Amino acid sequence: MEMIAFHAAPARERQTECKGMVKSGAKRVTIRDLARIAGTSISAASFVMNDSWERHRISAETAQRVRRAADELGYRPNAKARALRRGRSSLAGLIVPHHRNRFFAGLAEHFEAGARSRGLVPIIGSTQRDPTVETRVAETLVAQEVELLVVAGVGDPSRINRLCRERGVRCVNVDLPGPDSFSVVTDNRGGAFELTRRLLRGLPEGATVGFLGGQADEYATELRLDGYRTALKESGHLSDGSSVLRCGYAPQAARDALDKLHNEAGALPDALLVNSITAFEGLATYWRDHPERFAGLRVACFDWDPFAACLPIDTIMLRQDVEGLIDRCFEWFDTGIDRAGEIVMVPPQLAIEDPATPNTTEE
Amino acid sequence: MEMIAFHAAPARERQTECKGMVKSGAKRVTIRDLARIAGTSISAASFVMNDSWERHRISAETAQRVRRAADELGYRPNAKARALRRGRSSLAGLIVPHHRNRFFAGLAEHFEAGARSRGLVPIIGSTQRDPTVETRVAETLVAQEVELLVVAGVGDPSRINRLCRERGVRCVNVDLPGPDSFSVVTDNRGGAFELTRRLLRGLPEGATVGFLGGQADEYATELRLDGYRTALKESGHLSDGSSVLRCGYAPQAARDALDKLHNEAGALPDALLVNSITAFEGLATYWRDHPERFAGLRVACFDWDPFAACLPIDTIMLRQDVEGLIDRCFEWFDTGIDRAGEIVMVPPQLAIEDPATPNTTEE
DNA sequence: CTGAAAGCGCTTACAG
DNA sequence: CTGAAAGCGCTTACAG
Repeated sequence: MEMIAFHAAPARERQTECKGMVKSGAKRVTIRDLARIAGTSISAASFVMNDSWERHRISAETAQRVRRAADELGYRPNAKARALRRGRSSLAGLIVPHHRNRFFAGLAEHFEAGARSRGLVPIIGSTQRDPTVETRVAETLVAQEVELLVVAGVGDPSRINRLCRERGVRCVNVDLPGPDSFSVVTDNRGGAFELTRRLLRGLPEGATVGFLGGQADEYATELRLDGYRTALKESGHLSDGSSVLRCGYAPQAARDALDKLHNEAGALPDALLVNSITAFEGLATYWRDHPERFAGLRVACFDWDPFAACLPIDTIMLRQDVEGLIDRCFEWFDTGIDRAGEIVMVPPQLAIEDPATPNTTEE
Repeated sequence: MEMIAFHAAPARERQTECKGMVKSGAKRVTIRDLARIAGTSISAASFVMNDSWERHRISAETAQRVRRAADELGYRPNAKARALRRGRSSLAGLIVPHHRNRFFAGLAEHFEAGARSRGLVPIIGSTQRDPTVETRVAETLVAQEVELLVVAGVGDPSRINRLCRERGVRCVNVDLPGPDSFSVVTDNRGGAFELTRRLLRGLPEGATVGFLGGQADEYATELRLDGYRTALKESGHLSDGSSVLRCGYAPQAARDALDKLHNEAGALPDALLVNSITAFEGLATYWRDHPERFAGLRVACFDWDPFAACLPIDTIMLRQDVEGLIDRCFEWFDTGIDRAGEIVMVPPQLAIEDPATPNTTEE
């Protein structure tokens, strides 16, 4: 795929005169102004703005005056000052590698919803799976004094977990268990086991089944591999180490691994368990360029994407329960209990083709 | 597509005893502690932490002591207090409808990089295209006193623009021009024109070309429609209003619109310009279920997705220049000039198939 | 019922 | 070279 810039457009559609530097001051409206205009004390104004005026027995008439003045002035409390004073930031952080697949995008969107429903402002940081960025993002979020930090898809969660512990930030890991933090995980072993079992249905004795993607020694990958091997063993297949390709998460790496496997063995295996949607992306482009090599190949993928599900490759996909994963994180947060080292498991779901209910997502 | 939960997994893998409530206090380390341990004044400690100690002629030895103490204590400045004092939040906000397509995910990721490289903490809010959420997210970001707000994919940017103006927040719109804000836009007309021209190549006289997706009266949609119509006219095709289907952004709606068109006309048009990747998602599932209806159909899409690009549908895709769009936003921010009402245009790129450079994205 | 005051954790002119 | 002090904009016991 080559990108060609084509249309040398005029740089500007409309040109208005330069309006000069923005006045950054803009005379910020503070609670002091609000009190002055409303003719009340600052505390009264504060009580009204925080809806605690009844508890403080402010008269309804005073409250009314304050609200009217606030409307008039366009007054909005300064979130930082409030956070500083109260010792709570009302911020909730999420760390993900990136946004560009359905799993992490789904985590992000559901996280935002959960945070907002609790009156927290969601802050999402993506790290590109770069350890330097991971550290930097974590430190930034901690410096913002987030009240909750959800960590997904980082290389080394334990450093982040310790940082949080030091600073009193409540931290939960998604699919990254560790001793210093509570964790919510997908049922990786069970999911891979089930996918592999379905892959084997109807395959002849002695059929070969490969495993593509993921990182050796990584929590999720190893469990999925275990599920895959267990299913093979159970059905009498010999697990074949040579077709376990833990090539990482890059599409290109998965593509290269497939090509190498094909060239060495003379053919692709009869079936393939793909460990991530990014590896599946490499497989998809490989299929596009060499469809003949996929004749009869059955594929299962430990992740889901709506376009991938439309490809004419014989594929079953598994959808991780993004909502469930995030909900468990917030439930843990809500209880206020530490539970370091504990793991809660969320079963994934199989995405089964059914023409009656088309495979779309609402926008 | 039906989701089936399958593996009733045990709820917990490991059970440790409840560790009780987290001590939320955790004795936060402040600059006061730092100064005490280092044996300096608070201001000296502050100067050292802000790397302005040389300007203030703090001795190198003192600076060293402070740094050592900071390490020892794990001291990190409280971002809120600093922001409050300095009158700058070091926060940069981005509003997008969601993360789950490559365009918005790309905007988000590039925005994060740009913000970080300027020492700003990125905060991204997604709105699900819900006006209530749009308002709420904008108000939240403004209450956080973000120094920059980039707005993309909202229904009514002008309310947000005005809110920002009132509060002195610098605001820039992406593909949403308005009088109250500077805007960066894709060359929608030019992109659609070029896509349509390529679509027409080799098509017979009198071939029909449809337009699918987007919202009537919406800025980007109308410009793309204009480019499409101009290209049709130029090549002697009559623009046919009945096959302009501005059915919104939901995949299902696009699918339904296609089906309706097919049933009424007895066939799909010879070619189709698809206005968004979400509409293309509806088309993809429709293709999956009725591939025979796509025989000979040529498709062009005003957006790109790696899996979509692998589908065996005769498709050319356009990739908006996400990096360019975001870069222009930050450049505008950097200059500090208002430029309300001005528009800067960024040309998109065509994604041309080329087997030599496979269509992948790095992970 | 209301107001004056302390203080959250910083930064930064200012005075030594 | 260093320190005491003011103040960012709030909230909240506390005293009237």
